Amino acid sequence: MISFEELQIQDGSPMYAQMIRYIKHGMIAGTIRDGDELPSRRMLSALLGINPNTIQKAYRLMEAEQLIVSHTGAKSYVTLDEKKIADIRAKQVEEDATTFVTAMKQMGISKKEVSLLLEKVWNRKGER
Amino acid sequence: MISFEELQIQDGSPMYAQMIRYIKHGMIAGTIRDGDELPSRRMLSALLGINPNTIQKAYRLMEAEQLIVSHTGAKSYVTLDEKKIADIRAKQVEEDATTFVTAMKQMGISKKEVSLLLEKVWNRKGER
Amino acid sequence: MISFEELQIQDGSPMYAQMIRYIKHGMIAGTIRDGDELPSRRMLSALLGINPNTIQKAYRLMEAEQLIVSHTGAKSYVTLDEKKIADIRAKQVEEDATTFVTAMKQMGISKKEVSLLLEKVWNRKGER
Amino acid sequence: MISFEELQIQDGSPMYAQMIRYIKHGMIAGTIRDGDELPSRRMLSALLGINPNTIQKAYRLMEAEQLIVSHTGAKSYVTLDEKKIADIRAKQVEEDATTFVTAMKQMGISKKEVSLLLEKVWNRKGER
DNA sequence: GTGGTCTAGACCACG
DNA sequence: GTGGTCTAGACCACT
Repeated sequence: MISFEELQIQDGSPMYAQMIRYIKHGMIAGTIRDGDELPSRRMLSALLGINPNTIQKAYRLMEAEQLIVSHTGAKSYVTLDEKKIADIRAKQVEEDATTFVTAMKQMGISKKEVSLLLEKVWNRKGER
Repeated sequence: MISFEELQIQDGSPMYAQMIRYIKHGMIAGTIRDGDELPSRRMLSALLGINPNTIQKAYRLMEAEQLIVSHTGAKSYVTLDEKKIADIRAKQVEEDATTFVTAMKQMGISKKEVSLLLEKVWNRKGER
Repeated sequence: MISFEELQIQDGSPMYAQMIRYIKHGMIAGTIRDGDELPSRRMLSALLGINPNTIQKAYRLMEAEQLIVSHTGAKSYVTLDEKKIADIRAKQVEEDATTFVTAMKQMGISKKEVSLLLEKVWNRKGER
Repeated sequence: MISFEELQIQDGSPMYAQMIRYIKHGMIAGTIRDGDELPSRRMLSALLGINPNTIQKAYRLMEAEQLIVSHTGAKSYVTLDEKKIADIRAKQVEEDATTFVTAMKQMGISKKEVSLLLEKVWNRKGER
């Protein structure tokens, strides 16, 4: 069963989007795996203090992306395979990196400066 | 006169925000300088095919940030000094880097992998 | 004994409804006859991987329609006569045809086109 | 502007699904065309006596299918090209026909009988 | 108990 | 005015 303990709404983007992002990151990191059971809407709703409909929306969107399956009256499950994970990961990572690099370039920041910057920021939040 | 030719709507963020980001990046890169003249709202509106109110909003916000000055009936001008530029730059860069690093860490991607990734993406879009 | 081998979940309609439809079609086609024995609920459940309650519901509804009879602790049997079959058949056929024709008309498809279409689809799945 | 006058909820399927089906049929029939403007959620809501959220859901799903486009603050528009229409039509028609033929075959009804049946049903509801 | 639909209505962001 | 998000809560169908 997936735990949502670390999920905490922060930025301005919609909560359902943050939930999806959170799940996707877990899938990429390998903490969420194929066949995992998702908490029911009601349970999550109570747990996170979020309206069931909002949860429902997130689940529906993930189902549309074929990341999870759910059938009326039965629990919802994660449905992943190697390819799907690789796809998500590649897309997500690619997107993030491109956005970052584009921004840096637009500001006229050198590759070297970026390296130093990342080194600094990375360490500040705890080594991995 | 600032040119907006390279501005093209892409991500899902609001257009006025994209406009401001674009201008800020130019200021940091030095392509937009103190005293530069801004295109009139209605010209930009026609040029970019964006609602005049949206342009107006972007200008108003930049005015609030004291990046530009505009007087009713007259043109708008960029108003910058060394300190202001440094401030914007520091804030912007810091923010971008933190966002990027946080995302990478959430996905369990190593510092080394990030380096390789950036190297690849950076070169793909032309060296600086 | 009725075989459920060909039954495979497809459309979005509930499983119990699909089961009933399948049985009815068999009755009309004559492959399911008066007095035939139905598999036990638990056998079917295991065989089809469907929740026993769902099977139970289908059986209950068919019993209500007087298509089958079942006594506690005993097997269930099909109970049909000429009239019942004719009734089911007329109703079912009528309904299917009306649904189909209505859809075709809404899409502005001509009677001729429908004929050609049916000819094609009919042959694709083996002549009868 | 698309008119929803003829739309009237009937069968048991969800209203948002019926709305989508209605629109799709219009697209296939050619009464709804590329560039057509869709009524706003609020207007349709008032017009049909349906909750705005339900309309919203239908619109969102159609946007996901890339049948319409909508941007915050602006109206929604139909976005179609020849290929998309052909795809929808083919898929829809194919599906309906296959369902119908499969049902007929399962009931052991001959091709000839089906022809007669369709002839009868088609004429009953007004010639086209 | 679980998912799915729908209503009623508020609030925000955008154009 | 328009789309988008969210809450609160009811009701139904399915397992």
